[in-house]
Amino acid sequence: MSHNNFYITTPIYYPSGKPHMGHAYSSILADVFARFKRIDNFNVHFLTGTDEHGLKIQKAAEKDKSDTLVYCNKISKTFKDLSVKLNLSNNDFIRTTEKRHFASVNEIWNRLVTSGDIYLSTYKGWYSVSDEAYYNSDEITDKNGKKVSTFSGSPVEWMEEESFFFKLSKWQDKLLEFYEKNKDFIHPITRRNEVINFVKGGLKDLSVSRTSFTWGIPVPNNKKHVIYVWLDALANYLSALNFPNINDKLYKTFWPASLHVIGKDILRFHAIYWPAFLLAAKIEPPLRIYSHGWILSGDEKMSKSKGNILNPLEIIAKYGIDQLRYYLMKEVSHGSDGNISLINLEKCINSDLANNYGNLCQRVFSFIKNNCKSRVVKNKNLSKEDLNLISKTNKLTINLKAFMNNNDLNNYIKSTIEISFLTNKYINDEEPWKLKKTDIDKMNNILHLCLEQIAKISILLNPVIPIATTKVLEALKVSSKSKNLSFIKNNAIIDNDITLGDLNILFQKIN
RNA sequence: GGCGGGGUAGCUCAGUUGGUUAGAGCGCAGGACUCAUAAGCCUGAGGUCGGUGGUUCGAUCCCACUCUCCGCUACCA
Repeated sequence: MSHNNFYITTPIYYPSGKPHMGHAYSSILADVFARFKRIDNFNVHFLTGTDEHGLKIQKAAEKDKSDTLVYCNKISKTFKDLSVKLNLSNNDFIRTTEKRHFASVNEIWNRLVTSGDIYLSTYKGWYSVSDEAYYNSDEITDKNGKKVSTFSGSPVEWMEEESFFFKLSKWQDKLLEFYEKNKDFIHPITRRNEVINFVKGGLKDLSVSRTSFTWGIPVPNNKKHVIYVWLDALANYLSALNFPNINDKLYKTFWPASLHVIGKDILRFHAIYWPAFLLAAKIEPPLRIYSHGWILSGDEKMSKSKGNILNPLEIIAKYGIDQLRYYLMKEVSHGSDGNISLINLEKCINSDLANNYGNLCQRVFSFIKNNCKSRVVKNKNLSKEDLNLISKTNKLTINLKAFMNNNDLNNYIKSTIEISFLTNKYINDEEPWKLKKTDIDKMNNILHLCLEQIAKISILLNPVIPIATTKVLEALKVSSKSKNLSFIKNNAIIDNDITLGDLNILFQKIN
């Protein structure tokens, strides 16, 4: 992959339930990175999709009295719809029930067999039918003479079943070496440390096939077995690039992936299993895994019984997608769990979007419409105050790329909205309304700089709030070509002689 | 239990490689202005920087102990 290509993915979602805020967060996060890279001149490929493998899906379909694939079509669509509602700019949407994915998983499996990393043996352990889970002997207690799971209390029985295993143990040292060589492979650092710690504790071989159900990709040459969900699911990142056709343009351009955005609950699969599978299959591992935290509501995980569920679709319907995107990206702090609430969402919309950025646009556009017939001509040199504003703005933009490269959206947004603060203050200090009758040229210059500032903020916020900023940039006659980071510091995004398009209120205030 | 990360203004957090008055945003109080979505701007109130002890001329920042919260600790994903 050359330096100007950027391949970013969300997890593929498991549609056993309805899309929730966690899905929305992962997707928006990835979308913001994707959009940012695009305005930073990268050739971006952005992938999302659904994982439709396994017993839960199979059972849900039975319960629904549907054919399993028909059922999958239905629930996968809810996620595809969500990606539209979230205004994702994904280039592709992959489903694990697609042909291209079968081909890719088969190839990986065969490569692992050929390399000697997969062998047939027996899986033994305490199995709970109701939990669909195996437990270790230290997770089992005696209750009335019966063995039960310490966690769920459900009865367990000793099971032995034939299973294929992946020689994960063999990759322990190689993984540690890989982490050491690739310091940025796992973000944030605390997650990286956890993973390394875990691997150092020793890796057991991994059971990579199941015989208890059929809804999945069969093991080549042994139809009794279905390939383990993660070996199946992770391969989607390759399938979407038309692997195993390694001469395909997509594959050649975009592999290895630049960034897998995931939630912390699936970190192990991405940070340990995935590179191990790939190294064993002689495929280059991705460059980075970014593991974000959970979205909590009032300090607690959202749950039906607590009645604290915040449904992304309802919030979008009530407040708007730009609003939700901005709030999540600004408030959920980098890498850790984030508490969200409607009260804080409303505060955030009012203070940053309506009162600050939105009102800045409004006051400048209205002023120019009412006093200059929507036309502004820059015709003087910059004043000391102008230069001061520009230099402060440039200072704020210096670190923006670094913030993004560090997956630090919070600081990116804080710095950007700070430009809006500065510009609002500049208008108050310069008082262009007082110059109407005394110095029209100076007034024009001030207004022109305000527009320039608005253009900068709009470009910078475009990855986060694409709808509103696009409206502003259109009204400013900024071409899509100029919608680019490289124009920010030149202070010459808009024309010197500009006639503004109309701009309505961007963000309604919430009372 | 083991390993790791926190505890700083009402809330969310930043910060100090130890050094005179500890910062931001939101919220709150007051003021001047009026182009704007009664938005924006200025000023202010508010913190013994979890607790105790130690090192030091000096610690919120270093060390020890302690209280407390959280994360990870493999086959559900």
